[in-house]
Amino acid sequence: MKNLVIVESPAKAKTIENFLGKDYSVKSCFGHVRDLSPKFLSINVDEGFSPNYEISPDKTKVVKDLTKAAKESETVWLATDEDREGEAISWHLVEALKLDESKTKRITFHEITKTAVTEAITNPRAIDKKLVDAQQARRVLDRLVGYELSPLLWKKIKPALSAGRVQSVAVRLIVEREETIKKFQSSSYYRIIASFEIDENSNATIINTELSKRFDTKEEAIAFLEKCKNSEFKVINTEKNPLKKSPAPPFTTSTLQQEASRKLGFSVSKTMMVAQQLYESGNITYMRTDSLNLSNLAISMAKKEIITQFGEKYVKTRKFTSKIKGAQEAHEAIRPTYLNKPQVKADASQKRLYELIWKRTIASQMSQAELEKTTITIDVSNAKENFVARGEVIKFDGFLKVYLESTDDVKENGIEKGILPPLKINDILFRKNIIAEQKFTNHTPRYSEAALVKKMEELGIGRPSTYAPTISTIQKREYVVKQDKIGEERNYDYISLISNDIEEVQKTEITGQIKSKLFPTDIGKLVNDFLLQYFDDVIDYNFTAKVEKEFDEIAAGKKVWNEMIHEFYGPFHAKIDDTLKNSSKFIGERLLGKDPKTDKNIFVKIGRFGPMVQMGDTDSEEKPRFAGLKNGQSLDTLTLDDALDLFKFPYAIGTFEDEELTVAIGRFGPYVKHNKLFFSLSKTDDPLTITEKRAIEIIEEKRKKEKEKTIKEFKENKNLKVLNGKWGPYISLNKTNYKIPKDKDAASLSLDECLKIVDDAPKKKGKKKYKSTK
DNA sequence: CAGTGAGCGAGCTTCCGCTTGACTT
Repeated sequence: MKNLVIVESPAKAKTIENFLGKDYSVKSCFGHVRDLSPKFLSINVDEGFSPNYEISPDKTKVVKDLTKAAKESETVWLATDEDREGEAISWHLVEALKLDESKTKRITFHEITKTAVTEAITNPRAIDKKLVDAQQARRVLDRLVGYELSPLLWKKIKPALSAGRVQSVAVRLIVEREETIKKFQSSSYYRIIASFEIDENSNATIINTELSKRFDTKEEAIAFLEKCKNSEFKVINTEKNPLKKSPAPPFTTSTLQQEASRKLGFSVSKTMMVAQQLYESGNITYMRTDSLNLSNLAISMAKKEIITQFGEKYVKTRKFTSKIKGAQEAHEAIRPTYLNKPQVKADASQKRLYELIWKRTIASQMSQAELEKTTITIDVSNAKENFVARGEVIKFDGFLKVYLESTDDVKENGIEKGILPPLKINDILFRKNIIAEQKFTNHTPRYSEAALVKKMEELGIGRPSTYAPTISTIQKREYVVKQDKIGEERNYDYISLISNDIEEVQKTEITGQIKSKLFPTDIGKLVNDFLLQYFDDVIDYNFTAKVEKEFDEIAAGKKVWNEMIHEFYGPFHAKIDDTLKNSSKFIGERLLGKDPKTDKNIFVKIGRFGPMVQMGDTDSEEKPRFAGLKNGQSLDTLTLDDALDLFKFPYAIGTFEDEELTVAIGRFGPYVKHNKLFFSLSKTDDPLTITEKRAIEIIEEKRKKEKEKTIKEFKENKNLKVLNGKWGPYISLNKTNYKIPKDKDAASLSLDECLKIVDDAPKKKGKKKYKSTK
C-alpha cells in the first residue's frame, strides 16, 4: 500500500477510505495510544517535569498493527483531530510507531466530506510541537493535581477518595447549590387573577388577566377584592408588538445531553451510549463535539429537505459560531448524516434521539418564527392597579413547525397565552370572577446531570468526551447522589370574589416533588470543605480558565510548558507538604452529647466506611461502640436522639419458622436477619418500627423472587442451580456464576452437563481488578 | 453483596482526555 492514513475513530476511517480510493489505506488508532502509567506519578519533577509515557495496555495491539502498516507504506498521513489532543495523539504516534519523519505528514480537517478530506491531502504540514507542549502541560498539570491531592484525602479523610481539576469543581457546584437551597427562605405573596366577559349577557368570550401588582399579605389582597366589588373595568390601552424568534443552533455534546434529558428523560450516559450507536451505524456525525458548525454539504441537504417538506419560504440557512470558552471545534456539530432521512430504523431510544437530532438540525436552517404579542390594560375604577391580559399569536410558524428548545426553568402556572378578543380603548368589561391566590417563591432548582454539564461547559471545565464520565465518577465516589424527592403537601389561601361574595378557603397543593436531581453526600460536603480550606485556588471556578489561557500561550510559543508547570507546582506542592504535616484528621467530628445510661460521649463523624456515630472516646481503654447512619440521615443534622436510636441495633423483633428475627443496619442499609440469611428492607420500611409481620412478608417476597429466578435445581447437589439473570440463564455454584454456552438449552441441562461447564470455565482473573472498577 | 469503624502496618486507592469493544456470570 502506498499511503497509510491514521484517524482516531474506526467509523471515521471507514467513511474516509471511500473518499480516497485504492491507493490509500485508512486505519484507526482509537484515540491516545500512550499515556502516563496509572500506577505511578510518572513525572520526573526534578528533571523539568519530564513525563514517562508508556503504551497503554489496551493499545499494544493497535500500535503493533499500525507499526507494521506504516513500515509497508510509502507515506503515513496523520489525520487525527484538529485540536490540542489530536496534535498530541499524532506526536505520540510518531514516537510509538517510530515513524520516519521524511515520510510522515500531518493533515487536518474538521468535517468528514470528500472535499474537506481531499483538500487536506493537498495541504500537509509538520506536527505543531508547540501545540503538543500545550497538551503535555495540560496532562502533567492534571496528573500532579489529581495524584497529589487524592493521597492527601486518603490520609486526612478516608481511603480511595479522589480529587481533580474537573471533578472537584463539579462537586463544589452541587455542594454550594445545596447550601443556597438550605439558606433559602420561602416567602409568600398573593397573585390576583381575573376573568372578564366582553358581553354582559353571554359568557361566550372570556378574557383572562392578571393584576400588575402582587400583594404581600392576605389583608391587602382582600382589601383589593373589596374595592373590586363596585368597580368598573375599562380597557385603557391595547398594544400590539411584533416579535421574532430564531431557532437554536445545531447540537453539540452538551446541548444534546440537555435536550435529551429534558425532552426524553435520558441520563447523560444513556444519551452518549445511544448517540454512539447512531454514529456507528452511520446515521449521525461524531457525537463528542463542541462545534456548532455544519458543513456546506449538510446545509444544502437541509435546504433541499426543508423545501420538499415545507416550501421555499421556510428556508433560511445560517452558520453558527461557538461562544463557549475554550471550544476546540475539531468536528462538525452533531447532525444526521443524511438530512433527507427524518427517521431511522433502530430501537426505540435510537429512533427518539435521532428524531431529536434531525429536528434540531433542520430547524436551525429554517426561517424565524413571527409572532404578534398583544397586551391589553384594564383599569379598575376604585383602585390604582391595573389588570393586564397578554396574548400571543403566531403569524408565521417558521422553525417552530419542527422544533422548540426546552428550558430547565420551573414554569409558574400562569395565564395561558393565546388569541385575545378584539378590544378597543374604553370598552367596558364585566367581571366574572376575581381570585387572590397565595403563591410561594421557589429556591433555585438542584442540578440535574445535564444541567450540571451545561454549567461546567459555561465555566470551560471538562470536554465533550469527559462530561458523562465525570458525572459518573462523582457518583461512584459517593460525593453526590442522583435522587428523587417526594413532594410535600402545603396549604395555601384561595380567596374568590364571585358576584358580590368574597369567599376564603384553604386549598392544598403538592410542592417540591423532584426527579433525578443531584444531591451532595456527607462525604462530598466534607471533601469540598477540606479542599476549600486548603486548596481554594485549585477548586476556584476560574482555575481552569486561568490555566487554559496559559496553555494557549504555550501553543502560541509565548511560554515554555514546563516553566508554566514549575510556577504552579512550587506553591502547590509546598501546600501539600504543609497540610500533610500540620493539619489534623478532617472527619467532621461533632460531639452530640452524652448517653443517658452510661454517661459516655456520643459523636458523629466520617469513618472508614462512611458516616457513623460513636459511643465512648477513642482514647479510652474500653473500645467505643459504632453504628452506621441510616439512609437519609446526615452528618450535620443528626441529633443525640437519632444517635441513641442507631445504637439500638441489632435487636430482635420476633420469630419465624422457629428462628429468631433480628433487625440491623449494615453496609447496604437496613436488613432483617433470619436463619443466617439477610433480607434488605425496602426504602419505605423504618427499621426502628418494623413489625414481625412485615419482616416475614419481606422474607416471603424474596423467596418468591428467588423461586421465579430458578430455572432448574438438582436434588443431588443443592449448591448448584440454573438461574435466570440480567444477561440470560447462568449456572450458580457456591456463589460463583458461570456462563452457559450459546448452543446449550438452559432448561434441559443435566447435572453432569452443568458440572462440565463449571470445569471448563476459564479460571477467574485477579479479584483485585474487579474490585477496583466497582 | 453483608453486620465493618481504635491501633498496628502491609498494600491498595487517585487525575483528565482521546477512543471502542469485551464483557458482565
